[in-house]
Amino acid sequence: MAEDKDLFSGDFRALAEFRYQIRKFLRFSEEAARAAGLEPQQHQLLLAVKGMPEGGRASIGEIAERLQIQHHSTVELVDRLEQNGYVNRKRSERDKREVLIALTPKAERALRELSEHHHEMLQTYGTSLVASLKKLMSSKEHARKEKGTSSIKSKSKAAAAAED
Amino acid sequence: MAEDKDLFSGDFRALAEFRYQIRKFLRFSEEAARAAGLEPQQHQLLLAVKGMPEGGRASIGEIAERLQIQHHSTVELVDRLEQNGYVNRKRSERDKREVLIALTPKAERALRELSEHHHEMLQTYGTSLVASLKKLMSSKEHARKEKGTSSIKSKSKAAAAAED
DNA sequence: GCATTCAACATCGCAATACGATATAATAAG
DNA sequence: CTTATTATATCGTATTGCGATGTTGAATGC
Repeated sequence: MAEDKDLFSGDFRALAEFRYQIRKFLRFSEEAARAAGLEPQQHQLLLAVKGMPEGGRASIGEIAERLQIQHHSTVELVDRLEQNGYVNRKRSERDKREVLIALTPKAERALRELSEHHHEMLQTYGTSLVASLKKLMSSKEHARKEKGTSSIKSKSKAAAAAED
Repeated sequence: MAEDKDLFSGDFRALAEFRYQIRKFLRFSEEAARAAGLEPQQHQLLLAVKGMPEGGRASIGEIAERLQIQHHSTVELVDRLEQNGYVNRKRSERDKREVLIALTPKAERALRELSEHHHEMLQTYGTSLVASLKKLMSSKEHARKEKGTSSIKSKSKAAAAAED
């Protein structure tokens, strides 16, 4: 794994470009959520509950896995959502340690509205997101195999940017 | 924009699944950054500077655009990075309002290390990320046009994503 | 020139997010 | 029954990010 120590500026550029595309996508989603009166992560939690995979139970732990955060971060999110009337807690019968999260009609409404914005957004950003990701993946493989056939020529631009 | 009010559970599930894949990707990146002694967003700022596109100057404003955050959030990130010796501020000669950010050797080292982890990560997550995004995009269009003929074709999603 | 307007960066206060450490309750293991 | 494990909750703290406001330099109008 510590085999190819050489990353060219083109690699960083492709990576940065990909992250930029992701951020634009996420940014759009965040703004849409805020416009609907929800904080971004609270929206994501609602979506995780609504879009729980087949057979999944909307427990704190499952949601934490889906959001890729710690359980206690999930607890806090649920606290705020419950306070604002988006979800209800309900202890599981099967296992009284578990707490299951149910969406209120208010949450369903918000989700529907926001998911339609996502329709439009994906038409807009989806293609370039796929493009930058694929370019990144192929450029990585490229740098791995034959290091430096095409990306070293543009050495002067970083320096040109550095000096002002 | 309020034309198709019907979102099926499959749509939410596809959307949630896509966000899950994104989160796993980002999570990996976040953990790698922390393991290297950097906070996630600080890592992203360094990458944005390093991977600035052709002709871009690493000013506060430009970086803010690339990270899709407000200027003053960028200022705070730079404050912390400067305190920890990852970047230096330098006022631009051309426009003395601008502040240009330069990476220290320490930052270059961290970036190189982290970007190699990204190599491996993309080999692992890239394919499924593309797959879930493509499935999402097609399912959205699908739901829009002919609502109801559910995604039977989804068997070949991996193959469809794999081909370039 | 000089005043006004605009742009880039910085500062302040605050809320959301997320983490580590720790606590409590229910289940499982021995 | 005692211990260990699991699921959720609480506490304290740091990062992140926003709105509002301040400061300095540049651009525009007169």
